[in-house]
Amino acid sequence: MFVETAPFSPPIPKPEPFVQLLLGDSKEQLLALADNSVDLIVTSPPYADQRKNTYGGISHDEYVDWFLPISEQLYRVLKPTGTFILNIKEKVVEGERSTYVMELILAMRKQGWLWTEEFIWHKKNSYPGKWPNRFRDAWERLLQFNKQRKFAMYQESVMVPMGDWAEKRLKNLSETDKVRDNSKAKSGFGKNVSNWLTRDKAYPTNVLHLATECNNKNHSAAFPNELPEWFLKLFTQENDVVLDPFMGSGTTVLVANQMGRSAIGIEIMPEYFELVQNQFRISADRLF
Amino acid sequence: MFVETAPFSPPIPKPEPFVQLLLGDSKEQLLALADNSVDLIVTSPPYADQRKNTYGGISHDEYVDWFLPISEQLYRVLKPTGTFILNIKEKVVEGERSTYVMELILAMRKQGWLWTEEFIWHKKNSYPGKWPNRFRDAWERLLQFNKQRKFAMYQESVMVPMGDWAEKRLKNLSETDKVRDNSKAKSGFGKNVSNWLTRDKAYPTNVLHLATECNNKNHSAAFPNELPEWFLKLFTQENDVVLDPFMGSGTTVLVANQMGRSAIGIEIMPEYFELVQNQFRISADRLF
DNA sequence: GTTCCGCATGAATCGATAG
DNA sequence: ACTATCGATTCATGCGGAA
Repeated sequence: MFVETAPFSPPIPKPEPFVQLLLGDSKEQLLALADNSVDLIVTSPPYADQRKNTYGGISHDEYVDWFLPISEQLYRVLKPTGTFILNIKEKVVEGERSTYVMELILAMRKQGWLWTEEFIWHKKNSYPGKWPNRFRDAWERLLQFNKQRKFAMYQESVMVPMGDWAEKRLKNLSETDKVRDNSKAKSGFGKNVSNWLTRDKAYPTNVLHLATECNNKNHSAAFPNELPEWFLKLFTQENDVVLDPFMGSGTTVLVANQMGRSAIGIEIMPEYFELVQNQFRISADRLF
Repeated sequence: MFVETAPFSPPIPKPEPFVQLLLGDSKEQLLALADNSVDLIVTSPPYADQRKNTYGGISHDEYVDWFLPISEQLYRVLKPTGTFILNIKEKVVEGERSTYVMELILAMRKQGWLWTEEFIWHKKNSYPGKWPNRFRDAWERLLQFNKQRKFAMYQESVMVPMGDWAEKRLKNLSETDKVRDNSKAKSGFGKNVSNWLTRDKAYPTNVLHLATECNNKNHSAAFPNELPEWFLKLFTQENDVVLDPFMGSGTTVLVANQMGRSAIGIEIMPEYFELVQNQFRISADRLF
C-alpha cells in the first residue's frame, strides 16, 4: 500500500525557462539585469569597421573604448562561476592585421576578467577569394573570459566518438599502459581499466571545426547554430540563464530556448529585434 | 650561323645555394650577417617558461625584453621584400593564458614590423590530458611579419591539386568532424565540392592542418618538416636565403637545403649544433 | 610489396606534496 | 606564504616488425 509521506507539502517549484528580449543599446539595457544573475554570455559583437550599413561601424581605434563599458556591465551581471564567450576577429587595415582585439584582451584583464582560453573556430567553408599577398581567412577567435579560476564546466556533454584505434587498443592493454600506471595503487589501476573499457568517447580540443551557416537569415553575420550549442552544452545546464548582448538574428537565444535554457537577448536594431520576436511567436504558436 | 656576341665575357655566375651554421647566441651571431640579405626567416624560439632543461627557460614577464633585441637584428638582415614567420604559443599561467605573445606583437610593431597575418597551425595529434576546466591545446600561432606591404609571395607554389586535396581532406575527416557536421554543414560542404570540380587547383587558407612529428630527434620541440616546407615554397624561390636564428634540431635549415635554398642557422646549444652539422655531413657523403 | 598491429611519446596542465 | 618538483590524466601519429 502506498503511503503519502508529506501530503500537504507544496509541489516542488519547477523552474521554467524564460525568454527576455530587450530592444536598445546594450550598455543601457544591461542596467536592467541583476548582479550575478547570468550563467553564460555568448556573443558576436559587430567587428570593428565592419557591417557599417547596419550598425554604424565602430572604427578599430575606438573599439576598445566602445566595448569596455559593456564588458564592465557583463562582468557585473555574470555569476562568479559563469563564463563569457566572445566571438571576434580582427580584419586587415592597410595590409596589417588590426591589433584592437589584443588591446581589448589586455584592457579587459585590467577590468578584472580572466582570459582563460582562446578557442579557434576553423571555418571549413570560408568565403572564397584571392588576394595578391594573402590567403582566405578561415578562422575566428572564440575568447573565453571568466571571473574566477573555478567556473562551471560540463565536459562530458561535448565528448566526441574516439578514433578506430580504440577498439584495437582495448582488446589487450599494452605494456606501456601498464608501465605508466604502475606507480598507482592497485585499486587505482583497476579503476583506470574500467574507465577505458566503458569509454568510447574522447574529450575535444580547443579547435572547433564548423562550417559557416549557409542559409541567409537576413542578417549579415554568419553564425552557425552549432557554435552557441557547443558552448551551451559545455558551460550550462537546463534552466541556466544565457545572455547575448548583441543578439543579431537571434541564433544564441533561439538555441538556448530550444535547449531548455533561459535566454536574454539585447538588440539595438528594431528590424532584427522584431525578427527574433517573430521567431519566438512562431515557435510558441506551434507549441500551443 | 651562330654569332658569339660577347666572346670574352666571363660565364654568368651560377648562384650556388650555401649552408652557414653559426654556434652561439642569436643576438650576437646575427651581427655577422649583412643588412637586407635574407629572403625568409622561419623560426620557433624557445617559448616562455618552457624547455627549461635545455634552454634555461625565459620567464613570460621577461620574454618581450629578451626577444626585442633579436627581432631588431632580424629586421636589419631581412630584405625589404622578405618575410618573418614566428612560431609561438603562450601557455597557461595560474589558470589564464599568458599575454606575452600579444605584448610581443605590439612591441614588434613599434620596432617597425608590420603584423601582416596570423596563420593557425592545427596540431592534429595534440598532447593528451584531462583537466577540470580546460581541454587539450591543439593549435599554435604562426605570426607573419614584414617590413613593407609589398613582399615576395609565390601563392601558386602551395596550391593543392583539387582532387587530391578533397580526397585527402575527406579521408582525414575524423569522427569528430563527422559528428559535428549536421545536415546544414554537409550541404555546404557538398556545394563547395561541386565548385571544386571545375577547377584544377585551389589556394589554401590561413589554417594549416599538420601533425607534430613523433620521431625522436633528440630535441624536445616537435616541428614537422611540412611547416617550414610550406612557408619556403610560399615565400622563397630557389637560391633565396633562409634564416633560422633558433635552429634547434635543424628542421628549417635541412628542409631549405633540400629545396635548393641557401640556409643560415644559429644555435646556442653545442649538442644541437653538432647534430645538425652531422646531418649535413651525412647528406654530403651521400652526394659525393 | 602491402597491410595490419603494437608501441612510444609529444612546447600540456592541475593539484598535491615537499622544501 | 611562496616556490619547486612530481604524479596523474590521456589521444593521434608514425615507426617498425609481423603476417
